[in-house]
Amino acid sequence: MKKNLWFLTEERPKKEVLIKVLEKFAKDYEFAVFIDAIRILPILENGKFAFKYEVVGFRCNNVDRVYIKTISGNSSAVDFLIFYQKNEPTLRDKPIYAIEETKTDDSESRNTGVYQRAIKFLFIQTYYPNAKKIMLYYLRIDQKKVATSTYIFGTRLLLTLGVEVLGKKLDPKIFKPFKTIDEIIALKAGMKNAPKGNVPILFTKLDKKIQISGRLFKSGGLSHDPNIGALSLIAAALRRLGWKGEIEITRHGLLQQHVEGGNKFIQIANALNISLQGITISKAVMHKSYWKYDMDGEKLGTIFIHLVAENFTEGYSIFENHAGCEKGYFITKEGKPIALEKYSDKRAYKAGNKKKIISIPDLILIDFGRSEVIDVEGKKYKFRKDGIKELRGFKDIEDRYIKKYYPGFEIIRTVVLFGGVEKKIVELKVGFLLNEQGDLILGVQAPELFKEAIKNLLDFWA
DNA sequence: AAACCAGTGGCTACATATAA
DNA sequence: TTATATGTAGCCACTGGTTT
Repeated sequence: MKKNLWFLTEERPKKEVLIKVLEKFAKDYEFAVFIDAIRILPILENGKFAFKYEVVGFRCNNVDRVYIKTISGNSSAVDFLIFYQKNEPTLRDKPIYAIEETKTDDSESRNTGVYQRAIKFLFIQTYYPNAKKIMLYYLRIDQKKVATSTYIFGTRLLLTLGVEVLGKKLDPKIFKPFKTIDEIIALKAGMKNAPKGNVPILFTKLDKKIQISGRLFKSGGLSHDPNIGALSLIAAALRRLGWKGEIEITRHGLLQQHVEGGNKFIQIANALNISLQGITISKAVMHKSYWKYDMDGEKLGTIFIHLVAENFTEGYSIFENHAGCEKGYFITKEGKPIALEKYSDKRAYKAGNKKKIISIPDLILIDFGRSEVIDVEGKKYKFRKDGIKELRGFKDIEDRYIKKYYPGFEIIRTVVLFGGVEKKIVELKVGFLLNEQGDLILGVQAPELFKEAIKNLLDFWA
């Protein structure tokens, strides 16, 4: 009986990522795989979306089908969980891969390129210790020629925990797991000092205690993401290399009242037995389950329309921001990605004029045939009025980018909704609704691209 | 100029408080 | 009782100031 591959993800599945993972899977399992042109098809049952996508356009004798489903994590969860089994994964099943993806190279940010999300691999370790942990770089810029010390330090810590790095070329002579605790301490001690006024990450090794200095306080609480990642990563590596004594964080900047919540760092501190100088850490337990199928988020709607448009019409996305904070690029006619400015007038914004920020849609689609650009704002059904209101704010991005790079195109603004049980749309500004039963509902004034996409999808399954 | 760490920004989800 | 407002946690990426 052939098995299926299941991609469970919090984001929009990207073809480039799917291909990388398929190749990695084939290599690890020594399967032959032939990848043609990947296509992602929403699966319909009785004309309704089954909240499941199928990936086609490749061949592998050991894989029957490849499915994608949208999930959301309960704690600090990785971006993709991959299962290799016949049936749809449940919480009792074990993934073969846990993959965290980033677009950040260390030339852009040391903090986010390596430290910030390391904690995710510590969480996955406690839930699924046998899943292969992968840090996947999906760089849109050239990789930095010479790696920074911080990047080398952080990556070697990840390697020490058994994390594999994909999508980057790493010199195996430099990037290797640490073998001893002293090696970790020595490498950090040899790095450049932190600027004055900052709290440096430094080790003090005593007989029965290793102290690590590092700031954890940020904006009123324990929320300094990069250092939460860095310090828990270091502690995990020390434990992995056999340190049984105390691990104490110093100069963290926290007061007792800041640690009462049991946030992700406190959970990991419990699991790894980390202490905070001068503070008692409360008992905190991790969430019972690592993930759940997402049947709630607005992204279900925008991801659906995005994939239908791209796979069933000639249209495609020139900008996307499904996750709200994901790094987004605007794609020009020539296919060149450009980073968007955040403010129309930065000085005025910093001075307090919050209107000077450039509002961005969740998705921008291009319809070359009809010379239309479609700004899409995604919302949950019950918040549809907010979505309609937000459509008014897209003048800046249209003036600065769309009109400049796509002159002569008509710009359409529309709202895409997910949720509810309604079977019709009243509001003219709503172009498409995917309700929670999987009904596909077009608005009266839906963009032609939407109509074409849904028609082709229905025809495909008819 | 490169590289260090701190801080900011914008979004969602969720829990709780307050108003209708 | 229900709808709306508010606050916190979390997510991911980028910017800023300072030192080397």
